[in-house]
Parts: sequence; C-alpha cells; structure tokens
Amino acid sequence: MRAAIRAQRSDSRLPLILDEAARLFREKGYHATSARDIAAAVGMLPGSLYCHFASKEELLVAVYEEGVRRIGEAVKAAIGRKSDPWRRLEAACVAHLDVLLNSSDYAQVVVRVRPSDVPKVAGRLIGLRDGYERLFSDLLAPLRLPPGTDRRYLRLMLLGALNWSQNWFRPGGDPPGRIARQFLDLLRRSLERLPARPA
Amino acid sequence: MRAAIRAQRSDSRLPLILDEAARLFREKGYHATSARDIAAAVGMLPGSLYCHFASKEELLVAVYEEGVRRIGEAVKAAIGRKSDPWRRLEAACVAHLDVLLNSSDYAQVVVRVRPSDVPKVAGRLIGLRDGYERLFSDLLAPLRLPPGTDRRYLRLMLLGALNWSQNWFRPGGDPPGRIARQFLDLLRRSLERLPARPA
Amino acid sequence: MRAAIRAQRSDSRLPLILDEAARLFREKGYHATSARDIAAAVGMLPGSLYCHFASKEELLVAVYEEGVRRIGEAVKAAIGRKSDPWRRLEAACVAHLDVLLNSSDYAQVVVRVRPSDVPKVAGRLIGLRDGYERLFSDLLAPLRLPPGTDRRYLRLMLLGALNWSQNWFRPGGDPPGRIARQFLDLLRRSLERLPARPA
Amino acid sequence: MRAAIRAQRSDSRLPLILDEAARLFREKGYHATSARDIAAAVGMLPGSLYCHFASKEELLVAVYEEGVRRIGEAVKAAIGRKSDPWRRLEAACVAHLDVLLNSSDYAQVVVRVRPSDVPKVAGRLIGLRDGYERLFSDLLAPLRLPPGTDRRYLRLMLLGALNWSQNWFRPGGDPPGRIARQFLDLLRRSLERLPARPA
DNA sequence: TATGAATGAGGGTTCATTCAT
DNA sequence: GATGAATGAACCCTCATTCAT
Repeated sequence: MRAAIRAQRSDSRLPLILDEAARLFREKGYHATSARDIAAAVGMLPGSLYCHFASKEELLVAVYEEGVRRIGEAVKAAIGRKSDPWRRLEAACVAHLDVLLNSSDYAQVVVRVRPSDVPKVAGRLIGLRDGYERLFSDLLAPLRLPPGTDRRYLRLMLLGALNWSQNWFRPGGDPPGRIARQFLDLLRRSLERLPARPA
Repeated sequence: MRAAIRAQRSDSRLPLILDEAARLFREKGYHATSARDIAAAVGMLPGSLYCHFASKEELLVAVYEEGVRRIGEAVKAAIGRKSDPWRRLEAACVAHLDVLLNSSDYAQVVVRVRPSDVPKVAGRLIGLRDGYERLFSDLLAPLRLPPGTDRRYLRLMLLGALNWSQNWFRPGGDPPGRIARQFLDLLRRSLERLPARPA
Repeated sequence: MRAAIRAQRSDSRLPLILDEAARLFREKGYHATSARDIAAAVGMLPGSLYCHFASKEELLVAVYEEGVRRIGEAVKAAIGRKSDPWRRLEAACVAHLDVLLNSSDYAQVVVRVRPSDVPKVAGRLIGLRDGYERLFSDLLAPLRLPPGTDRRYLRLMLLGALNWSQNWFRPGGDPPGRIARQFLDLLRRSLERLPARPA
Repeated sequence: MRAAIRAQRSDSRLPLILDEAARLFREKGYHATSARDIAAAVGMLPGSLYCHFASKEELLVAVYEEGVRRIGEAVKAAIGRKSDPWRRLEAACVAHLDVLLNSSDYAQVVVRVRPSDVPKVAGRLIGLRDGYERLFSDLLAPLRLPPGTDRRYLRLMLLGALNWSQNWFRPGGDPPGRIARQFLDLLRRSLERLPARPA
C-alpha cells in the first residue's frame, strides 16, 4: 500500500509532461501550444510545469532530444545485423519514415518544429538534428555508386523527401514503409541500374 | 490580388505591408511575427493594418497567394518555349529553388509557414500550394519513364527534397541552381539511364 | 456637445495613470504595487497601461520625474524673490518638507522608492535626484559660514534629516514647516552664532 | 533569537540562512529578494526554509532583530566607559555609522527595509527600531545644551542624517567615522559654541 | 531537518483586434 | 487611410507556501 502511494508520488510525472508536450507540439506546433495547454493535458497547474523545466523552450529541447533519440533507436533497430548496404539503407528509410509519420510524437516534433522558430534554442535543436543525420551519412558511405555521385546530395535529397512527406502524408493512403521504399527506389534504380519494381 | 493591383496604381501602402509581412513571416515565422512588428516595419500603427486586412490570417493568405504566384511565374518564365521534357523540368526545378532560397520572401513564406500552424486558413493555404504543384504534375506527364514508375512519388520526392532544402541551405555554399540540378540528376540518371554528369 | 465628447477622448488618461501610480507607489512602495492595482485604480485594464508606458519601471521613472519637478517648483516658488541667504534656505527647507510630507504623492515617491530597488532604472532615478539636490547646493553657496565648514556635509545632513523624516512623521504632530525650521535652527544657531529661538 | 542561539550550538544551518537573508535583503531589498534566492544562497530548497521560519516576513523580523541587536552592541561597546557626554555621543555616532555602512548586513537591513513595505510585521519592526533609538535619547539627555533646545529634534536630525547616508555613501570616499564626526560637529559647534575643527 | 513536487494566486507583459475620431 | 487609446484574453513565468515522504 505504502509502496503504491510512494509510486504515485515518486513516479515522476515528468515523462507524462514530455508525452503531452510532444503530442501538442506535433499537433499544433510550438507557438500555438501554450504552457497552459500542456499543463491541462497533464492535469496540473501551469506553474507546476516549472518544477521540471526552466522554460517552455527547455521543454521543447527535451522533447527534441527524446525525438532524435527515438528516431535513432528505431533506425538502428531496423538496420539490425543486415549487411547489404542497400538493404541497410532501405531498412533505415522505412524505419525513419515510420517513426516520423506513424508512431512517435517526439519524432514528429523534430521535423515539424523549425529551429529558427525558437531562436533561443535554435542552435541546440540544429545540433541535435545534425547528430542524427550523421547516422545517414554512415549508411550512405558503403554504397557502391556511379563515379561522380555526390553522397551529400544523395543524403539531403533522401532525407528531405522523407521529412517533407510530413506535409502531405495522410493516414489511409500508402503506408510510410511503402512511401519510403518508393522514394528510395527512384534513386536506387538509377544508381544501381535495376529495372523498376512492379508497383 | 485585385487590391494589390489597385494599390500599385494609387500610392497605397498596401504593397509595402505585404512586403514587410512577407519578410517577417519568412524571417521569424508566422506566430513569432506580431501585427505590431509588421506595422512598425511599415511605419504605421498596429490598428492601421486593419484598414487593409481583416485579420492577420488574411494577411498571411495574401502573402501566400503572392508567393505562389511568384513561384509560378518564375517557373513558367524559366520553362519558356523549351520543348524537351527533361529540359523543361530542369529549368522548372532551378527556377523553383532559386526563387525559394534566394529571391523572394513571398515564395519562402509558402514553404516556411505550415498551413496546419494557422488552422483558420489552413485549407486555403493548402489549396494554393496544390494549385502550384499541379504545374509540376504537368511537367512530369510528358517524361518518358521506365514502366512502373509512379509519377506522383516522383513529384513528391522532387518537390519535397527541393522544399526541404530551405532547412539546410546557407548562402555561400552551392547556389540554388546547382542544388536543383544535383537533385534532378540523381533521379534522372536512373530514369533516363544516363551516365553520371561530371561534378 | 461634440467638444465634450472629444474632450473625454482626447483628454488623455495618462495624467490620471500617473496620479494613481504616484499614490500607490507612495502608499505601498514600488514592488508591493502591481500594474493591476494601478490599472484598477484608474479604471482600465492592466494591458491598457502599456499604451502609455513601456513598462512598470518606465512608469516609475515618469512619476519620479514629475516628483522631482514638483519639489523643485515648490522650492523655487517658496524662495521667490527673497534675497537673504538664510531666509532663502529656510523657505526652501520648509517647502521641501511640506511637499514631501504633505502635499504631493509624486514628491513622496522620490524619497520613498530607493533607486537600488529598481535596478533597471536606478541610474536614471539617481540622476533625477541629483539634479534636484544641486538646487540645494546653490542655496548653500552664498551662506557665510565659519571657516572650515564643509558645505557638502551641510547639504547632506540637512537633506538627509529632512528626507528621513518621512520615516517617523505622523500627521497631527508638528507640521512639516515647523519640523523644517527646527532642523535648520539646530544648524543655524551654531553656524550663525545666534541664540536659540524660543520653542 | 532563542532559535539563533540554539542553532549556534548545534550545527544548524539557521545562522547561515539569516546571514544570506541579511545579505540579500540589504543588496536588493525585501520584495526583490525571493525565498528562492535565499534558499539558493544557502544551498537548500525553498521549501526547506520553512523548517526554520514560518514565513518570509518572520525571517525578516529575525534579521531585523539581529540587526538592531548588533547596532546596539556596537554602540554600547564604543561608548565603553567614556564619561564625557559629547565624547559618548560622538563614539556612538561613529559606531552607528560604521556598522550601518560598513560592517553588518543585518544593521543595513534595519535602515534599508521600510517597515511600511511589509505591513504584516510593520509594527514589530518599528518597535525594534524605536527600542534602539531610545539608546540615543539616553545619550542626548546628559548633554548641556542651550536653553530651548529640543532634544527630540536633535535626535531625529542626527539619526536621520546618519541613516540617510546609506542613500549616498559610496565606499572609497570619506570613511563612515569621518562622516559621522562631520555631522556631529555641524551640530556640536553651534550647541557647544566651539570653533570649527580644521578639516 | 530536508526534500521535491505541487499548489493557487498573481506577477508583468503582449496579443490581435476594435472604433471613435 | 490612418490614428491612438482601449479592450479582453492570453501569454510565460514566479511567487510564497504546503506536505507527504
């Protein structure tokens, strides 16, 4: 009994705050989400948020960090022990898009909230994003590509197209995994000289 | 639009309002730009804005409209009388990206401001974007592509990568035209079976 | 009729805001007076104050300025065309203390609110005070004093004693004029070698 | 007070709390110092302060008490076994000003914080001040003064000038002892009929 | 004693907008 | 068209304080 009570107490509500903040930031954006909204969603008073975060911006940073972490984990898990470079990249893209469109509010915040919209912490947000993108650089490195192919643009194109899909994706259409594969195929066919997959 | 035309004839300050609003929305985003900011930039009082616009949202819509118009015009002008489908597409991508990264605050607003951040007019903003994207559908239609190629994903990938470049582009690196061509080439080589261009 | 309406409009409520701010700052001090208090006293909403003042600190500065101005005017008016240096000083002390204890909320704020309690504008407040005190320097200059008398300490002692009286003065006891004369006499007798006045 | 004594015996952090509170109240004033500030300075959490004090006001009262005690002790120590009334008064003024400007945060709080800024305990603060000032009354009583001299105004003038010096004193100029003597001399010369001291 | 999380009220300030002039 | 003052709501955040642990 006492343990249960203590659990209620000591089981901090910080994760809950993060969850709700992530959800709201994803739904409405950073500026359109007020500290009151978040507090209300958690069931506390607005001022109580500041037991856990020094400012709304810091709360965003925390969500961002968690978002980047989750995308990274999802991608790493998807790659698993695969060894073929193209297979690894495909698995990464599928996982990236799945987590981005489907399964994680945190991840969506990373793509939805522009660092430059929150100047005070823009630098940190960009740093977090960059950290993640290095993972993709690593995935592209072992690909055998036609001479003259710029891997940097390949990465920017792929990630750009994937991330931008947040702007047009609607559940009910093609699932994220299929979208990711379609994008990758458009590049791969040319770069690998494969015939088009059957739709 | 009609108002803007009339304004240019008279000495109205409406175009100035639009210019400054576009600049500020691009720099700081919609929510981080206040009506005060815009009014101050124009040199009027906040209330005076409402002689020209019914609301801040309507002002955004007007900027958006002008942005879409400008991108469209730039692209159409770039296509000119070219007839080769790939050349037309390349010219379009170059013009699109140039206007997006370089030359027009209006155009940048179209990509920077998410419709879903401004729910009251989100539908209209999306409509405006879609209108423009149809132009790209038209450009893709005449391309001869390998069988099984989904033109829709081709468009989404290309425009997504181009638009997302706003997130990482920094003046001083490759110019927009080169970026656009790089992206297009990554797709074209596969789809056209061309050898890689020399970097 | 129209004039009356316009009067109500254009007769700005700014002086009223200053009056109420002065009253409240004097009664409760700067920090214990909220912007809401002032707005309520004036009969407007808290935000409306910011049509007239950029911040609560600026409002304090404005009150301070007016306070210094009023003390100065009262003192100058009291000096009038008197020519005897001691008479001039006495008139100044009496006027200073009268305005300070009796007749002006503005003046009381100048003595009540410590510049160092409001760091952002402390320098300006101190500057305003200093400006006024120069007037006393001018009054002391023409006094014939025993050799070796430091006029600066004379000024500091006199003004210090006068200003501090705000801490113990209670209406109903000796009136400010009498207090001022008592203080001055304590100094004057020594410096002028006059016999003590009869109480 | 009793708490403070007990604290010194044990290893309580109460004296530390008082020290830091005194320092902060002196530096920033009562209202501009938050319970958080004090707790942070001591290295505890805000809530922990309430193990030692029932409220912020009570903490102020405790600091005030200690301040009055310290001024009193300093003055009494300075008087020592002197017997000449003017010498005793001079020693008292010097000690009073030294402790007030130089050596004790506690003492400075007594002069810096206006009782009327803290209505709930204003009466007690005033009582504490008054208690101390009685000590000065006692010092003035044995002075031989010209007939008609009002000792009450003499005390108010002297203490007023001394206390107000907190408003203009800056370390680096004349030391407190010299200031005190200057003030006293301005009165004494007249009342004792002495020639001016050489500066 | 001290903690850490929470409270509830209120802080100063900004917001988009209105409207008589 | 533009002004200037005002609105009413909402903003983020801080306050002193509480209390189970």
